[in-house]
Amino acid sequence: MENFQGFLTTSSLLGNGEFQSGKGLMEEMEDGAENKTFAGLLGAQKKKGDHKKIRKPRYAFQTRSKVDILDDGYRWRKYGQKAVKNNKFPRSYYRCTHQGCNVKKQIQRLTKDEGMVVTTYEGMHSHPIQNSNDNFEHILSQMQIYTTSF
DNA sequence: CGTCTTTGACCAGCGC
DNA sequence: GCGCTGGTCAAAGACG
Repeated sequence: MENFQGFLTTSSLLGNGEFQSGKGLMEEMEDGAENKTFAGLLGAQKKKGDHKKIRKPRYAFQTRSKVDILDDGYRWRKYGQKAVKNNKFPRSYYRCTHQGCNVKKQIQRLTKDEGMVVTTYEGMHSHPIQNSNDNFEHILSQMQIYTTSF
């Protein structure tokens, strides 16, 4: 989880105060009781005959942001986009382009709050951040958009 | 020229 | 067994 620190740092910068820390972010979704919004929709895991519960570690982030593309420092490649029934906004599927790093992430916007963006991470990064200070400027621009909107 | 986005099709799991 | 739904693939285009 230490690899998430990079993202967390960024998120702290982005969402200092906006970050919704209601009932624990980055919680492992095993029993989708309250997280029906996520677990109920994404709970369809494939387990062929294996009685073992192969629960993939998933981490859901709820962030208030105008932009759904929160650059956490990794390179993401979009590989799909689907519309969900509960949400009128489509959900975007991203994947880390690093070799051997099969970290997936999906971004979904809530119908209730247009400014609410749910980012669900799946897997952990096993490589350093590719980004440098160059792209940090981009993050800064996002922050500015953020501040402006407020 | 290389990389990434877009978009429809395809596939697998689940409910009925 | 069939149809629906969520998740992924892959070809083509856009963009620097």
